[in-house]
Amino acid sequence: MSEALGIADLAREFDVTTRTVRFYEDKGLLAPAREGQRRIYSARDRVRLRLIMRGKRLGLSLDEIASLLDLYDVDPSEVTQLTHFVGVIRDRKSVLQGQKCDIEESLAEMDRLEAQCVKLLSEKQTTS
DNA sequence: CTTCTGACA
DNA sequence: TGTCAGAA
Repeated sequence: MSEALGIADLAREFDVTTRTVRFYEDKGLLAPAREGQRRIYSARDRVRLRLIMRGKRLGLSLDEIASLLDLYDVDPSEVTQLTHFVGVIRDRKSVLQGQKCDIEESLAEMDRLEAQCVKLLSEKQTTS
């Protein structure tokens, strides 16, 4: 009858420290109920933390996750939420595409430099 | 012993 | 995000 989850339980459940849980709260991502000073986490808070973790895995910023979470409450139809999410995903994909492009350029240049160095090296060895 | 807030050699 | 302090 006293299944009120404390911050330690929640932290353990998601493999994060209690500091992290409070940090997310400061950022506005979580708003647990209070029993005096103690934070009490409901099933709904756990769902939110689950979404936060997923967002982190996708590389979203805490601000992006926060706006997503806000929409989740404000819009029951979830239309606004999903629309926004699509936008966030596109932005994320855009930066990833950009980084991929940069990496490919670096790799290509390094291939050229490597070949050049190896060639120079072989010349010096055959000459001396 | 656990949680809370605030601060940072 | 870690960590440490002082209080509850």
